Amino acid sequence: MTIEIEPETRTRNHDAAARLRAYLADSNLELNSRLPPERTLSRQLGVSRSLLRRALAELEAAGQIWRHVGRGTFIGSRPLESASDIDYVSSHTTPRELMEARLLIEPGLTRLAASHATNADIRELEHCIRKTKSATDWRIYEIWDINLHRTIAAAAHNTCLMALFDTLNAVKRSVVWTRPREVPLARKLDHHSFPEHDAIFSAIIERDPARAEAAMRRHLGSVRDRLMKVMEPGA
Amino acid sequence: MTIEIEPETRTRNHDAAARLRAYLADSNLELNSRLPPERTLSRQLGVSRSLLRRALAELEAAGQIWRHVGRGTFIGSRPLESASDIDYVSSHTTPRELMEARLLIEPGLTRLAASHATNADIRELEHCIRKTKSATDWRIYEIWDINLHRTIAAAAHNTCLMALFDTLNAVKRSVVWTRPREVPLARKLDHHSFPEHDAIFSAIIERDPARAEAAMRRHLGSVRDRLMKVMEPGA
DNA sequence: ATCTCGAACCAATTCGCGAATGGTATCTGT
DNA sequence: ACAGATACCATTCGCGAATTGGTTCGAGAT
Repeated sequence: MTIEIEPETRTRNHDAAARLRAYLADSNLELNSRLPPERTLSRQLGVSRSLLRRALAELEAAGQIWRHVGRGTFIGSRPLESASDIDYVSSHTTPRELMEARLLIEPGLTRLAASHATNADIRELEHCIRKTKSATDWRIYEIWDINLHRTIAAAAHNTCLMALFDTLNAVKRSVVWTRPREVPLARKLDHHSFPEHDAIFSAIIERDPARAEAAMRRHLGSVRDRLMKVMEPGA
Repeated sequence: MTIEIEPETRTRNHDAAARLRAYLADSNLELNSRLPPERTLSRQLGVSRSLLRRALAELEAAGQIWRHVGRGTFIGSRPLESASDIDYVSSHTTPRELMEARLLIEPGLTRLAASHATNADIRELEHCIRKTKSATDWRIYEIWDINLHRTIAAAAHNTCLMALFDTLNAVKRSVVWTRPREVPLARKLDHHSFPEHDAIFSAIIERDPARAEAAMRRHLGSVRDRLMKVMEPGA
Protein backbone atom coordinates (compact mmCIF):
# COMPACT_ATOMS: atom_id res chain seq x y z
CA MET A 1 0.00 0.00 0.00
CA THR A 2 2.40 2.63 1.21
CA ILE A 3 5.00 1.19 -1.01
CA GLU A 4 3.02 2.30 -4.02
CA ILE A 5 2.64 5.90 -3.06
CA GLU A 6 6.25 6.51 -2.24
CA PRO A 7 8.29 6.07 -5.35
CA GLU A 8 11.05 8.23 -3.93
CA THR A 9 12.19 5.74 -1.38
CA ARG A 10 10.74 2.50 -2.63
CA THR A 11 13.01 1.52 -5.42
CA ARG A 12 15.59 4.22 -5.37
CA ASN A 13 18.39 1.87 -6.23
CA HIS A 14 16.44 0.34 -9.10
CA ASP A 15 15.57 3.80 -10.20
CA ALA A 16 19.20 4.86 -10.15
CA ALA A 17 20.24 1.87 -12.22
CA ALA A 18 17.42 2.54 -14.66
CA ARG A 19 18.31 6.20 -15.04
CA LEU A 20 21.95 5.28 -15.55
CA ARG A 21 21.10 2.78 -18.25
CA ALA A 22 18.84 5.32 -19.90
CA TYR A 23 21.64 7.84 -19.83
CA LEU A 24 24.04 5.38 -21.40
CA ALA A 25 21.53 4.54 -24.10
CA ASP A 26 20.86 8.20 -24.89
CA SER A 27 24.42 9.40 -25.02
CA ASN A 28 25.72 6.89 -27.52
CA LEU A 29 29.23 6.67 -26.19
CA GLU A 30 31.90 4.82 -28.08
CA LEU A 31 33.74 1.87 -26.66
CA ASN A 32 36.50 2.92 -24.25
CA SER A 33 35.15 6.43 -23.90
CA ARG A 34 35.01 8.00 -20.45
CA LEU A 35 31.72 8.94 -18.90
CA PRO A 36 31.33 11.96 -16.61
CA PRO A 37 32.78 11.84 -13.09
CA GLU A 38 30.53 10.39 -10.42
CA ARG A 39 29.86 13.73 -8.72
CA THR A 40 28.79 15.35 -11.97
CA LEU A 41 26.77 12.38 -13.12
CA SER A 42 24.93 12.11 -9.83
CA ARG A 43 23.86 15.74 -10.17
CA GLN A 44 22.89 15.25 -13.82
CA LEU A 45 20.74 12.24 -13.10
CA GLY A 46 19.34 13.63 -9.87
CA VAL A 47 20.63 10.61 -8.01
CA SER A 48 22.79 10.57 -4.94
CA ARG A 49 26.36 9.44 -5.38
CA SER A 50 25.83 6.44 -3.11
CA LEU A 51 23.08 5.02 -5.29
CA LEU A 52 24.84 5.97 -8.48
CA ARG A 53 27.89 4.10 -7.29
CA ARG A 54 25.78 1.06 -6.52
CA ALA A 55 24.34 1.15 -10.02
CA LEU A 56 27.82 1.58 -11.48
CA ALA A 57 28.99 -1.39 -9.46
CA GLU A 58 26.30 -3.53 -11.07
CA LEU A 59 27.38 -2.49 -14.53
CA GLU A 60 30.98 -3.15 -13.64
CA ALA A 61 30.12 -6.62 -12.37
CA ALA A 62 28.31 -7.24 -15.64
CA GLY A 63 31.45 -6.26 -17.50
CA GLN A 64 29.85 -3.30 -19.22
CA ILE A 65 32.11 -0.69 -17.69
CA TRP A 66 35.33 -0.49 -15.70
CA ARG A 67 36.62 2.07 -13.25
CA HIS A 68 39.97 3.29 -12.07
CA VAL A 69 40.83 5.73 -9.29
CA GLY A 70 42.01 9.06 -10.59
CA ARG A 71 41.19 8.13 -14.16
CA GLY A 72 37.46 7.71 -14.40
CA THR A 73 34.77 5.28 -15.50
CA PHE A 74 34.96 3.77 -18.96
CA ILE A 75 32.73 1.87 -21.37
CA GLY A 76 33.76 -1.69 -22.18
CA SER A 77 35.91 -4.23 -20.43
CA ARG A 78 39.00 -3.40 -18.44
CA PRO A 79 42.15 -3.30 -20.57
CA LEU A 80 44.31 -6.26 -19.78
CA GLU A 81 47.64 -5.45 -18.26
CA SER A 82 49.09 -8.83 -17.43
CA ALA A 83 48.62 -10.12 -20.95
CA SER A 84 51.94 -8.96 -22.29
CA ASP A 85 53.69 -9.82 -19.07
CA ILE A 86 56.53 -11.79 -20.57
CA ASP A 87 57.54 -13.44 -17.34
CA TYR A 88 54.08 -14.78 -16.65
CA VAL A 89 53.56 -16.05 -20.18
CA SER A 90 56.99 -17.65 -20.35
CA SER A 91 56.48 -19.56 -17.15
CA HIS A 92 53.21 -20.96 -18.47
CA THR A 93 54.37 -21.79 -21.97
CA THR A 94 55.94 -25.10 -22.92
CA PRO A 95 58.42 -25.49 -25.77
CA ARG A 96 55.70 -27.47 -27.52
CA GLU A 97 53.30 -24.52 -27.33
CA LEU A 98 56.02 -22.12 -28.38
CA MET A 99 56.71 -24.05 -31.57
CA GLU A 100 52.99 -24.25 -32.23
CA ALA A 101 52.85 -20.46 -31.99
CA ARG A 102 55.86 -19.98 -34.24
CA LEU A 103 54.34 -22.33 -36.80
CA LEU A 104 51.20 -20.26 -36.74
CA ILE A 105 52.87 -16.87 -37.08
CA GLU A 106 56.07 -17.15 -39.03
CA PRO A 107 54.92 -18.83 -42.24
CA GLY A 108 52.31 -16.12 -42.79
CA LEU A 109 54.90 -13.51 -41.92
CA THR A 110 57.22 -15.01 -44.52
CA ARG A 111 54.44 -14.89 -47.09
CA LEU A 112 54.03 -11.17 -46.47
CA ALA A 113 57.79 -10.70 -46.56
CA ALA A 114 57.89 -12.19 -50.05
CA SER A 115 55.29 -9.62 -51.10
CA HIS A 116 56.67 -6.53 -49.41
CA ALA A 117 60.42 -6.99 -49.01
CA THR A 118 62.56 -4.13 -50.29
CA ASN A 119 65.99 -4.54 -51.81
CA ALA A 120 67.51 -3.37 -48.54
CA ASP A 121 65.62 -6.13 -46.73
CA ILE A 122 66.96 -8.71 -49.15
CA ARG A 123 70.53 -7.50 -48.71
CA GLU A 124 70.04 -7.80 -44.95
CA LEU A 125 68.67 -11.33 -45.33
CA GLU A 126 71.63 -12.36 -47.46
CA HIS A 127 73.99 -10.95 -44.86
CA CYS A 128 72.34 -12.94 -42.07
CA ILE A 129 72.46 -16.16 -44.05
CA ARG A 130 76.13 -15.65 -44.88
CA LYS A 131 76.85 -15.08 -41.18
CA THR A 132 75.06 -18.27 -40.11
CA LYS A 133 77.12 -20.27 -42.56
CA SER A 134 80.41 -18.78 -41.48
CA ALA A 135 79.70 -19.24 -37.79
CA THR A 136 82.08 -21.60 -36.03
CA ASP A 137 80.55 -21.25 -32.61
CA TRP A 138 77.04 -22.42 -31.86
CA ARG A 139 76.27 -19.23 -29.97
CA ILE A 140 77.26 -17.07 -32.92
CA TYR A 141 75.13 -19.22 -35.18
CA GLU A 142 72.09 -18.76 -32.94
CA ILE A 143 72.48 -14.98 -32.87
CA TRP A 144 72.44 -14.78 -36.66
CA ASP A 145 69.66 -17.32 -36.95
CA ILE A 146 67.52 -15.16 -34.68
CA ASN A 147 68.57 -12.12 -36.69
CA LEU A 148 67.54 -13.87 -39.89
CA HIS A 149 64.09 -14.73 -38.64
CA ARG A 150 63.65 -11.21 -37.27
CA THR A 151 64.73 -9.68 -40.56
CA ILE A 152 62.16 -11.78 -42.38
CA ALA A 153 59.52 -10.51 -39.97
CA ALA A 154 60.68 -6.93 -40.50
CA ALA A 155 60.47 -7.41 -44.27
CA ALA A 156 56.72 -7.90 -43.92
CA HIS A 157 56.58 -4.16 -43.07
CA ASN A 158 53.72 -4.42 -40.61
CA THR A 159 54.38 -2.67 -37.31
CA CYS A 160 51.73 -4.59 -35.48
CA LEU A 161 52.94 -8.00 -36.62
CA MET A 162 56.49 -6.96 -35.83
CA ALA A 163 55.45 -6.26 -32.25
CA LEU A 164 53.81 -9.68 -32.02
CA PHE A 165 56.93 -11.32 -33.38
CA ASP A 166 59.10 -9.52 -30.85
CA THR A 167 56.80 -10.64 -28.05
CA LEU A 168 57.07 -14.19 -29.33
CA ASN A 169 60.83 -13.87 -29.41
CA ALA A 170 60.89 -12.53 -25.86
CA VAL A 171 58.90 -15.54 -24.71
CA LYS A 172 61.21 -17.83 -26.65
CA ARG A 173 64.24 -16.39 -24.86
CA SER A 174 62.88 -16.96 -21.40
CA VAL A 175 60.91 -20.18 -21.78
CA VAL A 176 62.15 -22.87 -19.49
CA TRP A 177 63.72 -25.56 -21.62
CA THR A 178 63.02 -28.42 -19.29
CA ARG A 179 64.80 -31.40 -20.66
CA PRO A 180 64.39 -34.98 -19.46
CA ARG A 181 68.06 -35.63 -19.07
CA GLU A 182 71.30 -33.88 -19.78
CA VAL A 183 71.09 -32.30 -23.19
CA PRO A 184 74.48 -31.22 -24.40
CA LEU A 185 74.83 -27.54 -23.54
CA ALA A 186 77.40 -27.06 -26.25
CA ARG A 187 75.01 -27.99 -29.02
CA LYS A 188 76.44 -28.63 -32.39
CA LEU A 189 75.86 -26.48 -35.43
CA ASP A 190 72.53 -26.96 -37.10
CA HIS A 191 73.55 -27.86 -40.62
CA HIS A 192 70.07 -29.10 -41.45
CA SER A 193 68.84 -25.52 -41.49
CA PHE A 194 71.13 -24.28 -44.24
CA PRO A 195 69.19 -25.61 -47.24
CA GLU A 196 65.93 -24.73 -45.52
CA HIS A 197 67.03 -21.14 -45.02
CA ASP A 198 68.18 -21.03 -48.63
CA ALA A 199 64.79 -22.22 -49.83
CA ILE A 200 63.04 -19.48 -47.86
CA PHE A 201 65.45 -16.86 -49.13
CA SER A 202 65.15 -17.80 -52.77
CA ALA A 203 61.36 -17.83 -52.57
CA ILE A 204 61.46 -14.32 -51.12
CA ILE A 205 63.78 -12.85 -53.74
CA GLU A 206 61.67 -14.47 -56.45
CA ARG A 207 58.59 -12.82 -54.91
CA ASP A 208 56.79 -16.11 -54.52
CA PRO A 209 54.62 -15.73 -51.38
CA ALA A 210 53.11 -19.20 -51.45
CA ARG A 211 56.48 -20.93 -51.82
CA ALA A 212 58.01 -18.70 -49.15
CA GLU A 213 55.26 -19.58 -46.73
CA ALA A 214 55.60 -23.29 -47.45
CA ALA A 215 59.37 -23.17 -47.09
CA MET A 216 59.15 -21.49 -43.71
CA ARG A 217 56.51 -23.96 -42.57
CA ARG A 218 58.75 -26.84 -43.61
CA HIS A 219 61.73 -25.28 -41.85
CA LEU A 220 59.91 -24.70 -38.56
CA GLY A 221 58.37 -28.15 -38.80
CA SER A 222 61.74 -29.80 -38.97
CA VAL A 223 63.07 -27.57 -36.19
CA ARG A 224 60.13 -28.66 -34.06
CA ASP A 225 60.65 -32.32 -34.90
CA ARG A 226 64.31 -32.19 -33.97
CA LEU A 227 63.43 -30.34 -30.78
CA MET A 228 60.75 -32.85 -29.81
CA LYS A 229 63.12 -35.72 -30.45
CA VAL A 230 65.48 -34.22 -27.87
CA MET A 231 62.86 -33.18 -25.35
CA GLU A 232 60.62 -36.24 -25.48
CA PRO A 233 62.68 -39.13 -26.79
CA GLY A 234 59.89 -41.57 -25.99
CA ALA A 235 57.10 -39.72 -27.76
CA MET B 1 103.23 27.04 -42.25
CA THR B 2 100.70 29.29 -40.67
CA ILE B 3 98.64 26.29 -39.95
CA GLU B 4 101.30 25.11 -37.55
CA ILE B 5 101.41 28.19 -35.41
CA GLU B 6 97.73 28.45 -34.74
CA PRO B 7 96.76 25.51 -32.59
CA GLU B 8 93.71 27.39 -31.37
CA THR B 9 91.97 27.32 -34.72
CA ARG B 10 93.77 24.51 -36.47
CA THR B 11 92.41 21.46 -34.82
CA ARG B 12 89.80 22.84 -32.54
CA ASN B 13 87.36 20.14 -33.43
CA HIS B 14 89.95 17.43 -32.80
CA ASP B 15 90.75 19.18 -29.58
CA ALA B 16 87.10 19.20 -28.56
CA ALA B 17 86.73 15.50 -29.27
CA ALA B 18 89.90 14.81 -27.33
CA ARG B 19 88.78 16.83 -24.34
CA LEU B 20 85.41 15.12 -24.40
CA ARG B 21 86.99 11.68 -24.47
CA ALA B 22 89.31 12.72 -21.65
CA TYR B 23 86.33 13.92 -19.64
CA LEU B 24 84.50 10.65 -20.21
CA ALA B 25 87.57 8.69 -19.19
CA ASP B 26 88.07 10.73 -16.02
CA SER B 27 84.52 10.73 -14.78
CA ASN B 28 84.00 7.00 -14.90
CA LEU B 29 80.31 7.08 -15.71
CA GLU B 30 78.23 3.98 -15.50
CA LEU B 31 76.39 2.56 -18.48
CA ASN B 32 73.12 4.35 -19.21
CA SER B 33 74.00 7.28 -16.99
CA ARG B 34 73.31 10.78 -18.21
CA LEU B 35 76.15 13.18 -18.80
CA PRO B 36 75.83 16.94 -18.18
CA PRO B 37 73.73 19.03 -20.58
CA GLU B 38 75.53 20.39 -23.60
CA ARG B 39 75.56 23.99 -22.38
CA THR B 40 77.09 23.02 -19.04
CA LEU B 41 79.58 20.63 -20.57
CA SER B 42 80.75 23.15 -23.14
CA ARG B 43 81.54 25.58 -20.32
CA GLN B 44 83.26 22.89 -18.24
CA LEU B 45 85.48 21.79 -21.08
CA GLY B 46 86.10 25.31 -22.36
CA VAL B 47 84.74 24.31 -25.75
CA SER B 48 82.03 25.99 -27.75
CA ARG B 49 78.75 24.16 -28.04
CA SER B 50 79.10 23.81 -31.80
CA LEU B 51 82.34 21.90 -31.52
CA LEU B 52 81.13 19.94 -28.52
CA ARG B 53 78.09 18.88 -30.51
CA ARG B 54 80.31 17.79 -33.37
CA ALA B 55 82.35 15.68 -31.02
CA LEU B 56 79.19 14.24 -29.48
CA ALA B 57 77.90 13.42 -32.95
CA GLU B 58 81.05 11.39 -33.58
CA LEU B 59 80.59 9.44 -30.39
CA GLU B 60 76.94 8.87 -31.21
CA ALA B 61 77.83 7.60 -34.67
CA ALA B 62 80.32 5.27 -33.05
CA GLY B 63 77.56 3.95 -30.82
CA GLN B 64 79.22 5.11 -27.63
CA ILE B 65 76.43 7.44 -26.60
CA TRP B 66 72.88 8.28 -27.59
CA ARG B 67 70.91 11.48 -27.34
CA HIS B 68 67.27 12.45 -27.09
CA VAL B 69 65.65 15.89 -27.19
CA GLY B 70 64.42 16.99 -23.81
CA ARG B 71 65.99 14.02 -22.08
CA GLY B 72 69.72 14.33 -22.41
CA THR B 73 72.80 12.49 -23.59
CA PHE B 74 73.45 8.98 -22.29
CA ILE B 75 76.29 6.47 -22.16
CA GLY B 76 75.79 3.26 -24.10
CA SER B 77 73.57 2.26 -26.99
CA ARG B 78 70.05 3.49 -27.48
CA PRO B 79 67.45 1.26 -25.80
CA LEU B 80 65.06 -0.31 -28.28
CA GLU B 81 61.58 1.02 -27.87
CA SER B 82 59.58 -0.59 -30.62
CA ALA B 83 59.40 -3.84 -28.68
CA SER B 84 55.77 -4.50 -27.78
CA ASP B 85 55.03 -1.06 -26.43
CA ILE B 86 51.31 -0.92 -27.09
CA ASP B 87 51.14 2.84 -27.34
CA TYR B 88 54.01 3.02 -29.78
CA VAL B 89 52.72 0.17 -31.89
CA SER B 90 49.18 1.53 -31.97
CA SER B 91 50.29 4.92 -33.15
CA HIS B 92 52.29 3.33 -35.96
CA THR B 93 49.71 0.78 -37.07
CA THR B 94 47.05 1.49 -39.67
CA PRO B 95 43.68 -0.26 -39.70
CA ARG B 96 44.88 -1.90 -42.91
CA GLU B 97 47.88 -3.42 -41.12
CA LEU B 98 45.75 -4.43 -38.18
CA MET B 99 43.40 -6.45 -40.37
CA GLU B 100 46.41 -8.00 -42.11
CA ALA B 101 47.66 -9.11 -38.70
CA ARG B 102 44.27 -10.47 -37.66
CA LEU B 103 43.99 -12.40 -40.91
CA LEU B 104 47.38 -13.89 -40.23
CA ILE B 105 46.71 -14.90 -36.63
CA GLU B 106 43.07 -15.70 -36.10
CA PRO B 107 42.40 -18.32 -38.79
CA GLY B 108 45.24 -20.46 -37.45
CA LEU B 109 44.01 -19.86 -33.94
CA THR B 110 40.57 -21.05 -35.00
CA ARG B 111 42.08 -24.17 -36.52
CA LEU B 112 43.70 -24.98 -33.18
CA ALA B 113 40.47 -24.18 -31.38
CA ALA B 114 38.65 -26.78 -33.46
CA SER B 115 41.25 -29.32 -32.37
CA HIS B 116 41.52 -28.47 -28.69
CA ALA B 117 38.21 -26.91 -27.62
CA THR B 118 36.61 -28.42 -24.53
CA ASN B 119 32.88 -28.69 -23.95
CA ALA B 120 33.09 -25.72 -21.61
CA ASP B 121 34.70 -23.69 -24.38
CA ILE B 122 31.90 -24.62 -26.74
CA ARG B 123 29.23 -23.63 -24.23
CA GLU B 124 31.01 -20.28 -23.85
CA LEU B 125 31.10 -19.81 -27.61
CA GLU B 126 27.41 -20.54 -27.89
CA HIS B 127 26.69 -18.02 -25.17
CA CYS B 128 28.67 -15.30 -26.94
CA ILE B 129 26.93 -15.95 -30.24
CA ARG B 130 23.52 -15.82 -28.60
CA LYS B 131 24.43 -12.50 -27.00
CA THR B 132 25.54 -10.97 -30.29
CA LYS B 133 22.25 -11.92 -31.87
CA SER B 134 20.14 -10.53 -29.05
CA ALA B 135 22.05 -7.26 -28.90
CA THR B 136 19.94 -4.23 -29.75
CA ASP B 137 22.72 -1.70 -29.29
CA TRP B 138 25.84 -1.87 -31.44
CA ARG B 139 27.93 -1.24 -28.36
CA ILE B 140 26.62 -4.35 -26.72
CA TYR B 141 27.09 -6.23 -29.99
CA GLU B 142 30.70 -5.14 -30.22
CA ILE B 143 31.44 -6.25 -26.66
CA TRP B 144 30.12 -9.75 -27.32
CA ASP B 145 31.75 -9.95 -30.72
CA ILE B 146 35.11 -9.24 -29.07
CA ASN B 147 34.24 -11.78 -26.40
CA LEU B 148 33.47 -14.36 -29.06
CA HIS B 149 36.77 -13.92 -30.86
CA ARG B 150 38.63 -14.00 -27.56
CA THR B 151 36.86 -17.19 -26.50
CA ILE B 152 37.87 -18.82 -29.77
CA ALA B 153 41.46 -17.82 -29.08
CA ALA B 154 41.22 -19.19 -25.56
CA ALA B 155 39.86 -22.49 -26.90
CA ALA B 156 43.16 -23.05 -28.67
CA HIS B 157 44.63 -23.60 -25.20
CA ASN B 158 48.02 -22.11 -25.92
CA THR B 159 49.20 -19.55 -23.36
CA CYS B 160 51.72 -18.00 -25.67
CA LEU B 161 49.26 -17.55 -28.53
CA MET B 162 46.70 -16.18 -26.10
CA ALA B 163 49.18 -13.50 -25.05
CA LEU B 164 49.78 -12.60 -28.67
CA PHE B 165 46.05 -12.41 -29.32
CA ASP B 166 45.56 -10.13 -26.32
CA THR B 167 48.36 -7.89 -27.52
CA LEU B 168 46.68 -7.73 -30.91
CA ASN B 169 43.40 -6.84 -29.23
CA ALA B 170 45.07 -4.11 -27.19
CA VAL B 171 46.45 -2.60 -30.39
CA LYS B 172 43.04 -2.90 -31.99
CA ARG B 173 41.44 -0.96 -29.18
CA SER B 174 43.80 1.99 -29.39
CA VAL B 175 44.51 2.19 -33.10
CA VAL B 176 43.49 5.53 -34.52
CA TRP B 177 40.55 4.96 -36.82
CA THR B 178 41.23 7.87 -39.11
CA ARG B 179 38.28 8.11 -41.40
CA PRO B 180 38.27 10.19 -44.56
CA ARG B 181 34.94 11.82 -43.89
CA GLU B 182 32.14 11.56 -41.41
CA VAL B 183 31.57 7.93 -40.68
CA PRO B 184 28.33 7.36 -38.83
CA LEU B 185 29.19 7.32 -35.14
CA ALA B 186 26.07 5.33 -34.37
CA ARG B 187 27.07 2.33 -36.41
CA LYS B 188 24.45 -0.17 -37.27
CA LEU B 189 24.42 -3.76 -36.23
CA ASP B 190 26.60 -6.04 -38.26
CA HIS B 191 24.10 -8.58 -39.49
CA HIS B 192 26.50 -9.86 -42.14
CA SER B 193 28.54 -11.50 -39.41
CA PHE B 194 25.81 -13.76 -38.05
CA PRO B 195 26.02 -16.54 -40.67
CA GLU B 196 29.80 -16.21 -40.72
CA HIS B 197 30.00 -16.67 -36.96
CA ASP B 198 27.65 -19.62 -37.25
CA ALA B 199 29.88 -21.25 -39.86
CA ILE B 200 32.91 -20.90 -37.59
CA PHE B 201 31.01 -22.25 -34.62
CA SER B 202 29.65 -25.29 -36.41
CA ALA B 203 33.08 -26.16 -37.80
CA ILE B 204 34.50 -26.03 -34.29
CA ILE B 205 31.85 -28.24 -32.69
CA GLU B 206 32.26 -30.72 -35.53
CA ARG B 207 36.03 -30.73 -34.87
CA ASP B 208 36.86 -29.78 -38.42
CA PRO B 209 40.06 -27.69 -38.18
CA ALA B 210 40.41 -26.99 -41.87
CA ARG B 211 36.85 -25.80 -42.25
CA ALA B 212 37.09 -23.73 -39.06
CA GLU B 213 40.20 -22.01 -40.35
CA ALA B 214 38.61 -21.32 -43.71
CA ALA B 215 35.44 -19.98 -42.11
CA MET B 216 37.38 -17.57 -39.92
CA ARG B 217 39.46 -16.43 -42.87
CA ARG B 218 36.31 -15.78 -44.85
CA HIS B 219 34.76 -13.90 -41.93
CA LEU B 220 37.76 -11.65 -41.34
CA GLY B 221 38.10 -11.11 -45.07
CA SER B 222 34.60 -9.77 -45.33
CA VAL B 223 35.08 -7.66 -42.20
CA ARG B 224 38.19 -6.19 -43.80
CA ASP B 225 36.40 -5.54 -47.07
CA ARG B 226 33.54 -3.74 -45.35
CA LEU B 227 36.05 -1.75 -43.30
CA MET B 228 38.10 -0.76 -46.33
CA LYS B 229 34.99 0.28 -48.19
CA VAL B 230 34.27 2.73 -45.38
CA MET B 231 37.82 3.92 -44.84
CA GLU B 232 38.93 4.23 -48.46
CA PRO B 233 35.82 4.60 -50.57
CA GLY B 234 37.92 5.35 -53.63
CA ALA B 235 40.25 2.40 -53.40
C1' DA C 1 17.14 -0.98 13.08
C1' DT C 2 18.08 0.17 8.39
C1' DC C 3 18.88 2.92 4.76
C1' DT C 4 20.07 7.33 2.34
C1' DC C 5 22.27 11.40 1.83
C1' DG C 6 25.80 14.67 2.24
C1' DA C 7 30.25 15.84 3.54
C1' DA C 8 34.86 15.05 4.38
C1' DC C 9 38.91 12.62 3.58
C1' DC C 10 42.25 9.27 1.08
C1' DA C 11 45.14 7.59 -2.61
C1' DA C 12 45.94 7.33 -7.38
C1' DT C 13 45.97 9.80 -11.58
C1' DT C 14 45.88 13.57 -14.67
C1' DC C 15 46.61 18.36 -16.01
C1' DG C 16 49.05 22.53 -16.60
C1' DC C 17 52.86 25.21 -16.57
C1' DG C 18 57.63 26.37 -16.20
C1' DA C 19 62.30 24.69 -16.60
C1' DA C 20 65.58 21.85 -18.85
C1' DT C 21 67.47 19.74 -23.01
C1' DG C 22 68.96 18.39 -27.67
C1' DG C 23 68.38 20.35 -32.42
C1' DT C 24 68.54 24.23 -35.68
C1' DA C 25 68.82 28.73 -37.79
C1' DT C 26 71.03 33.23 -37.90
C1' DC C 27 74.12 36.78 -37.31
C1' DT C 28 78.94 38.28 -36.26
C1' DG C 29 83.78 38.33 -36.53
C1' DT C 30 87.96 36.57 -38.06
C1' DA D 1 84.63 29.46 -45.11
C1' DC D 2 84.37 28.50 -40.38
C1' DA D 3 83.95 29.01 -35.31
C1' DG D 4 81.38 31.36 -31.81
C1' DA D 5 77.48 33.29 -29.71
C1' DT D 6 72.69 33.87 -29.39
C1' DA D 7 68.03 33.06 -29.96
C1' DC D 8 64.45 30.08 -30.87
C1' DC D 9 61.92 25.40 -31.43
C1' DA D 10 59.98 20.87 -30.05
C1' DT D 11 60.18 17.48 -26.76
C1' DT D 12 60.60 15.94 -22.14
C1' DC D 13 60.74 16.27 -17.12
C1' DG D 14 59.34 17.91 -12.44
C1' DC D 15 56.32 19.48 -9.44
C1' DG D 16 52.16 21.27 -7.49
C1' DA D 17 47.16 21.78 -8.03
C1' DA D 18 43.04 19.85 -9.50
C1' DT D 19 40.41 15.70 -10.60
C1' DT D 20 38.49 11.19 -9.67
C1' DG D 21 37.08 6.68 -7.81
C1' DG D 22 36.99 4.59 -3.07
C1' DT D 23 35.92 4.91 1.88
C1' DT D 24 34.32 6.51 6.28
C1' DC D 25 31.31 8.92 9.35
C1' DG D 26 27.42 11.17 11.19
C1' DA D 27 22.86 13.38 10.68
C1' DG D 28 18.35 12.42 9.34
C1' DA D 29 14.52 9.90 7.46
C1' DT D 30 11.53 5.77 7.21
